[in-house]
Amino acid sequence: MRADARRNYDKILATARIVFAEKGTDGSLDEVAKRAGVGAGTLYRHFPTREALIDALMKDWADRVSADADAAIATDLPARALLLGWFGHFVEHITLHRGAASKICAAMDDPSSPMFRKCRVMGDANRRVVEHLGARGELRGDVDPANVMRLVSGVASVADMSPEGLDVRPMLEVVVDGIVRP
Amino acid sequence: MRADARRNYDKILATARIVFAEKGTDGSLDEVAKRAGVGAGTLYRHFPTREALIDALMKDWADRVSADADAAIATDLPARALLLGWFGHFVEHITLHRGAASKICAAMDDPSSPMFRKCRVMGDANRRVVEHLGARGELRGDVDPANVMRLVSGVASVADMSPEGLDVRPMLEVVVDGIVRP
DNA sequence: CCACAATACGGAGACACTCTCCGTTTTAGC
DNA sequence: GCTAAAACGGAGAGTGTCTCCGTATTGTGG
Repeated sequence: MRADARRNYDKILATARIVFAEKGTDGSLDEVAKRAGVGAGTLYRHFPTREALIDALMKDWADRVSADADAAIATDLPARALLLGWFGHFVEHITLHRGAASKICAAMDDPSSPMFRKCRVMGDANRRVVEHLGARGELRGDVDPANVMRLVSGVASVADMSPEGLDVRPMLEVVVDGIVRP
Repeated sequence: MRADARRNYDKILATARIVFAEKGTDGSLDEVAKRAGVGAGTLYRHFPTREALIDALMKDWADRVSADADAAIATDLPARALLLGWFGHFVEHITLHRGAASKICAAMDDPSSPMFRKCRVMGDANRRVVEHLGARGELRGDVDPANVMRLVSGVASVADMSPEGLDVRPMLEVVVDGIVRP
């Protein structure tokens, strides 16, 4: 990668972070380009779609989620507390930028999305947690990790759409209670 | 209302139903106008915002949801079956048009939305069901109807975003299990 | 160190969508 | 029928996405 290309790439990413924080992930890409001091062409060459840009913004996001999952497993807490912590982190991560949660939800089932791969990493992380607890016999018999992930993503989406910081904890508690063996 | 106004109003609504079914609720409003054979001005005079149009499309939606709630209560089924049925209907209703679920989620907390009033009707319907079962002592002690509605709306959003007909039943089962007394 | 291919830049402009404004047409009551 | 009020429609301004290609920058082999 040429020096000027790298420079612009980084500048665009940094600016996108700011603009998306201000106006959500639907903010104008032209504005990102303008504020980054590059032409629209440059932005679109580096990031052909909005999704590609969001994906780049979340470069190590999937890895952080994955690490959180392993940390949760390592705590060896009882299922309920462990899941509450894990789901809480999960929601926090995917609602980092307003509007991101629903984009992630959509990418989960869309192999053509640049985020699809990261969603798989996230899905695997969730599966590890769920199966760990399943192996310990603390969950109901018929828990499908994929559905759990969808459900928690749904909670994240709702939280993302409600005007200000909605407390997701009570919703996560319901989900957790629906999963752990009574 | 003048005859020509009424005619156009109905024509726009009918066309919107078609266009939204084809392209989701984000379809072009100009296309709706064009295909309805009216000018853009006419469309925007009748429906100042996209939300107003969607809201009009769902004219008696809130009433149907409300009726479903009362029907569910009348069945006198055990809590689990009753809630599964009610939630299922609920999700079906708000995912009638692709993209509608998330608009409804957003409207739930936005008093300035034309859909806000209908969301309240829907929220009341849900509260009736939840409190009915609560009174029968079949639910956990700390169930907040508002959060239940958010949660189920989240399920609907996720279903709406996933490419094709995702089976929401397993997710609803988790929610129900998280609500009914174990 | 410099020439020159390869690479990247940038912004004008085509296209799409939203929404308004106002001259023209339609309606309904008298 | 006449006329005032109501409604129409589409041109056009504003905004955003995305492409194309003439111009500028880079780094490498001589």
